Amino acid sequence: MFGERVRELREEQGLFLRQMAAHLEVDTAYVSKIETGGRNANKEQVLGIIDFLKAEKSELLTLWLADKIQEVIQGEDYVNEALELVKKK
Amino acid sequence: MFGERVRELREEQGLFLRQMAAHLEVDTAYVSKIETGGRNANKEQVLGIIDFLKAEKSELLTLWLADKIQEVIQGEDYVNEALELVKKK
DNA sequence: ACTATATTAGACTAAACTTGACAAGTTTAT
DNA sequence: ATAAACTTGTCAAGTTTAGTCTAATATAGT
Repeated sequence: MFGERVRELREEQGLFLRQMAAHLEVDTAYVSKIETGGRNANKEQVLGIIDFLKAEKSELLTLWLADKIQEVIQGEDYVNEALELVKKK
Repeated sequence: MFGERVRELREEQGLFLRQMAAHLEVDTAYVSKIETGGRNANKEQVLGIIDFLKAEKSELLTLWLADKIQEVIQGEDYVNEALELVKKK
């Protein structure tokens, strides 16, 4: 979810992984993995990406967090119940 | 959440940590930590606890999963948005 | 107060997982 | 065909986690 959207935004603006990688000060391969879902960006990197893409903070942070939640509920039972419960709190 | 409820259920039945630990084949100290929230039970252990306490599968699994979700959203922004999004999917 | 049993906190360690780089390979566009 | 963009696999170093051990604290009965 997060990675796909980042790619969309990046390509819309004709920017290269190489450039984004430089901005984040990591390897190009690494940024590629973030976009394709093979790695999770940490929060600092997410903020760097938002900055680099001049994207909506709320959009990308929401997607990023949603991915992390997905990861923990992945394949579990009682997901709806748990989500309800969490929202209540 | 999960741990507290386990403790309640265990004490209602007059059972000891020692016994639960034996049932799960782990150290007593470890089970204590699970109940007080200092450690996370893995799924196998949760099932063992449910079995030991003759508890409702749905109740404890829901609480356990809710705790894990809590942990990832802990201190983040856009939690509601992310939860919404996840629920939709 | 003394003893016994239950629970907790801390330190520790082996194993599991993660991070990020590098090198080699593939795709795309010209 | 070649250059640039991207992807994939693998690895060393670093970090986290799981669970044990020991020692401390609490609780209850005598």
